[in-house]
Order: sequence, then C-alpha cells, then structure tokens
Amino acid sequence: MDNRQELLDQALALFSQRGYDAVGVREVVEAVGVTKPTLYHYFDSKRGLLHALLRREGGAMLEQILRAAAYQGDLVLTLEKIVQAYFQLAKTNTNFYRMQLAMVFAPPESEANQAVRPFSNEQQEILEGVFTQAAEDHGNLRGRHRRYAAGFLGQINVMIGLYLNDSLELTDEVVYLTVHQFMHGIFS
Amino acid sequence: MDNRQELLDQALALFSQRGYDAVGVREVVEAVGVTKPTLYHYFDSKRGLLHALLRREGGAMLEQILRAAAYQGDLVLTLEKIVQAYFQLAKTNTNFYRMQLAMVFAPPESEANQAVRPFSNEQQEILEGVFTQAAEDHGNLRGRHRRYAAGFLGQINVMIGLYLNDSLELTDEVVYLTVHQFMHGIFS
DNA sequence: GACAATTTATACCGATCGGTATAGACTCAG
DNA sequence: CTGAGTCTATACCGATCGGTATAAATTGTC
Repeated sequence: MDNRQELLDQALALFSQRGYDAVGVREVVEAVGVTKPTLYHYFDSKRGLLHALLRREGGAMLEQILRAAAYQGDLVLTLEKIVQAYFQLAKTNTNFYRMQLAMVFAPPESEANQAVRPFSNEQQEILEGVFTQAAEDHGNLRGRHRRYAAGFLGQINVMIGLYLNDSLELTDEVVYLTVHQFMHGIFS
Repeated sequence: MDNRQELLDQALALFSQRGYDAVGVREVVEAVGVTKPTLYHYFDSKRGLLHALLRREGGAMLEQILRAAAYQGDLVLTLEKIVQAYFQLAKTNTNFYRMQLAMVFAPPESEANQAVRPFSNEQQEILEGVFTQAAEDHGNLRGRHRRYAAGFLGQINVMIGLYLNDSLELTDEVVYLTVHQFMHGIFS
C-alpha cells in the first residue's frame, strides 16, 4: 500500500524527466527499492502504471481547475482565477505538469498521448464551459468556445512553459498580463 | 545515396507517428527495405539519424520562417506573413511539424528535446528579432520581446494543434484571426 | 579488365525490454 | 494455531534493443 504510492511517485519523477518510453520498469522499481513482481502486483502493466498515475495526479488537478472555473458573471475574474489555479498547479506539482504537457504533444499513436487524451479533453470541456456561459453575457463570444478555450489554455501553457525553462516567474502580475493580453491583445 | 533519403523519409514518418523512443532502428530499415548496416553506414547512431533529420527538415523550415519574418515597418503585416508561413509549413510538411512539436515539449532530459533545442531557439530568436525591430516604431513593446515571441509562437501552435487534430482548417481567415487576436484580444 | 572506394547484406553481440511462474513471508480473522 | 489472503523476492522467459565484425556486391576510374 505504501509501496504503491512510492512506485507512482518514482514513476512520475522518472517519466517527467526522461519520458515514458525511455524509462523501463526496472528503473522504476530500483528507484523505489523493490522488485518487478511488486510493481506488477499493483499495476498489471507499464501502461497500467501510467494510467494510475494519470488518475491520481490528473484527478486532483481537474478538481482544482473545476473549482477555479466556476463562472459567476465576470469573465475576466473567472479567467484570472483559472490562470491562478494553473500556475499554482505548475508550481506545486511541476513534475506532473511537465509530464502531462509532454504527453499532450506526444505523437498521436503513442501510448502517452492516447493515455492523456481523456484528461486533456476534460480540461478543454471545462474551459469551453466557461466561454459558453460567458457568451450569455457577451454575445460576440458565441460559436467560438472551442477556439477560445484552446487559445486561452495555449497562452497559459506558454507562460508555464517559460516557467519550466526558468525563464519566467509565475507572479500575480503574470496572471494579470496573461488574461489581459488574451482579452485585449498586446497593445493597451 | 537514395537510400539515405529514403531512410530519413521513413524515419520521419515513423517518429512523427509513434515517437522517437518507441520506434526502433529495425523498424526504420524494414520500412525502407534495407538492413541495419546500411543505416549505420549513413548515420553513426540512431541519435545521428535524428540529428540529420532535423538538419534536413528543420533547415528548410527555418529558411521559410526567416524569409517571412523580414520586418519592413508594418508589424501586423509581418506577423500575418509569419503565420502564413507557419501554416504553410504545417500543411506541406505535417509529419515534421508534428514531430518537432512533440520534441519541443518532450521531457528536458530526453534525447528528442535536447536535439530539437537549437532549432527551437533559432525560431525564438527570429521572432524576437521581429518584436525588437518593431519596438523602434512601437515603444510599448520594448523589453517584452521574449514573452511576446513565445506568446505569438504559442498562439500559432495552438491553431496548428487544432489543425493536426482535424479540428480546424488553416484558412486565410484564421491567419487574420490569429494575428488580430494577438494584437487586440478576443474582443473588438 | 583491374583496382579502389563506396555501398550493402549475413550473422552476430551483450544488454535491456516488458512480463511471469513459483514460492516464501507477512497480516489478520477465526 | 490455523488457514486464507495479501504482498514481495528469486529466477527466469522470449523478444527486441542499439550497434558491429566481416565480407560480398556494386560502382566509377584508369
């Protein structure tokens, strides 16, 4: 039971650093200090280990996003809360954020991409929901939920990408700038 | 001579579809119909094959971007030309664009990411150059080249990402929308 | 047609891959 | 104290991994 968590922890550390394909199960179990049958007792395959990891970390992440994405009539405020939540997640769970991002952009027929797709879709739907609700107040948003949700998440990930490269600190000012730029562009 | 190109072609197809790590050299040579020593005659390792691929395809891509990024006094026009060039590249060389994108987001210690970094940096520098030059005409851009270049490329890649998922066609209207949104936000 | 250089295939290397059959230790209910 | 279920280790599986020693074709040159 504790070994199970340890295996997930070490798998996360290794996968996020060098990639799912490049890391063997041997490496994972050695990092924990157990043997392969232990891993295969808890997870029925390497793929199963990845899925369990996505359930544990991705589930927690979606909860946070969902909480932040409750639209209450003010689009800017809602978007700021969402950005704040994402930044917080990237800061407190850097390894998972990095891994998840790599998986989203992984080749379409790779195990990694296929595993992350449901998680990725849930994020997209949550954000689309925000823009759909906001469209009731702002007519000119209508019919563009999909592109706006993708574009907004893209901007968030650009900032987090800079953070992951040690090129940017995710301050409150960056939260404001991200939303402001999304809403009003680079001028003004 | 011809086999060399064939090997690069098939490697590109396979890497873009399933990822560098997941594809063995055996698969590549079988796809071409040759044997391993042939591959190792032209490239001294699997890593060398990847580097040669990046030189061939990435070099051509950078040429196109550089050509489109010549700033001539009109920022909007220049950005539109850049977006157009990127969309064209994504459409005519979908496999390489997909592979390159996956490598950019691959884990930092993976071979794929380390190989793509110089190429990625050149793109970033080209775009930064545009914003640096534009800052002479638009003072309020000054000191933000890096973020703007990254953000702009991020928006481009969001659109291309939708295209790669069959969710969006890269029309001239999308070129306009991408630049317009970057400059003025989602309103107006 | 001989010769050198380039290009290719046969056959093999040790290491690692993901995964498992078997059995021993441990926990805990009865 | 027993027996069932949970958890873990030893030892192994066939397959594939990236890479190579050797030598046979193939090519172009004189």
